[in-house]
Amino acid sequence: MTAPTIRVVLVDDEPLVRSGLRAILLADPAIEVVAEADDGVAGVAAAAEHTPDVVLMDVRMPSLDGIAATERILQRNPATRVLVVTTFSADDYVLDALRAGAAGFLLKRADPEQIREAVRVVARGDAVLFPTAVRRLVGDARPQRAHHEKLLDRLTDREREVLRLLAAGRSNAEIAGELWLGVETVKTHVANVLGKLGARDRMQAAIFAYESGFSDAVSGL
Amino acid sequence: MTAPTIRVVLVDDEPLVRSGLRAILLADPAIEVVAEADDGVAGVAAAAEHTPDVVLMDVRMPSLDGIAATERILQRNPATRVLVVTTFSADDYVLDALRAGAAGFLLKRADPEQIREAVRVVARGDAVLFPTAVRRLVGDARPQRAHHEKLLDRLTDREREVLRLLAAGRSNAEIAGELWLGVETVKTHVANVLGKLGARDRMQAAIFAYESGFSDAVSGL
DNA sequence: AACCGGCTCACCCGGGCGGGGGAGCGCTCA
DNA sequence: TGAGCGCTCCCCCGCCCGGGTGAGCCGGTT
Repeated sequence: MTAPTIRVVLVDDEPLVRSGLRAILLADPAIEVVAEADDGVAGVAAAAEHTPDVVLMDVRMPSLDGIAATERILQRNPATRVLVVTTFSADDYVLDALRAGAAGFLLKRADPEQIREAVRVVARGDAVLFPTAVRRLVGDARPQRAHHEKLLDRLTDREREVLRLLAAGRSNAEIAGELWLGVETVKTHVANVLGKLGARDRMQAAIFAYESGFSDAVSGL
Repeated sequence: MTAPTIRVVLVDDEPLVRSGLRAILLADPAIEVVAEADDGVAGVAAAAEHTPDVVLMDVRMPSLDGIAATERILQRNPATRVLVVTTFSADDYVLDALRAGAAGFLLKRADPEQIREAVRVVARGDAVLFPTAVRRLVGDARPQRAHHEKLLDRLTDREREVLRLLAAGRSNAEIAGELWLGVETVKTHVANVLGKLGARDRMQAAIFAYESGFSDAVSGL
């Protein structure tokens, strides 16, 4: 059976971002970019003209922001799936975009394959995508971020597991219970984590986990 | 790097559904079904024994429903991703499942490829899946946030200031230094904050601050 | 065989943290 | 003029946390 191609419209005010997205999506033969727009108004028009399966929509744009544009597109054609593209964490935008009917969120720094997969998921399935990264707050510190990830890489699997629970507010005794370990073992792992991350105490390790995106606030959403 | 196989545990009281899911997942070499269970109790046991990456969990089952089983599984191993399988989508327990920590929802009538894709997506751990039918209910995530804000409102200005520094990883002595206070005063404020937020220790208060959006921005980490 | 790294657990010790009190001060409002 | 509240500071106490050090087990490397 021949899979129908996923028809996509790109809406972003930056040509660089558009061409980047186009190149990434081009790598998947199942995806076809049928139109592009550089602001919200043009995006609504393009969606009306081409009736795409998926719209990749930037949040902040001149003339008409992504939220309002999403609303208008879905008002005209509710079958359209709008993927909101954010540079940083959307935070307050998230709920607004959801209410406007967004099918998911994408970070611009996501891996190409992640982006393609997100498009496929919302196009084919009856699903809404939430990268947990959306809930995280990230400053413009890219190098610092790379540094964070490098430090995280130095952790062993066990240490990462311990860090995950530590950042969830668990005490050493609780971590021991949940991982079926002795408290002393947990203490060793915690000490190693603190040493490798350069954290003074478990609190700073938890903050590190949050800021580097290692820990996400899944509980709320 | 080669992706390790995704280890899956199936929990459903109907053998027909289990064998159907197993057959579908079998088509993906990256997915391996390591165990099956026919009710919640057996599901929790199976999850504890095999520590799978993903658990496909039916909602309504004898002896222990999917929600409670999900809770117990995540309590023991938070790293597990639980995909709740529903016959219909707009049920009330969807929100409960979310609060229990479910990583996503799956409709039994979904396409095989959709099911495999959902497993892959949640296994990677960076996304939460929602059927669009329950998107409306996600708006109800607001009460949770509203609840957070109500608790934050009960804090005095001084307490909020202390919470901000506390969530930045500062010790009581450091907070005292930055606010020109005595350590004992800071301890009092911290104790009040813990009491008002219902937090067990400063770590959980910090997590509260992060998840409620109170601790956005700043923090020179 | 010798070595190394990861995982496990053990003991000692100092310090910060959290809970329990109490107390004085200034402000606002009834 | 009290009552209440917020802010400030104090003491005692128990516990958990973090640092230091050591040790045994196992699997892979040299």
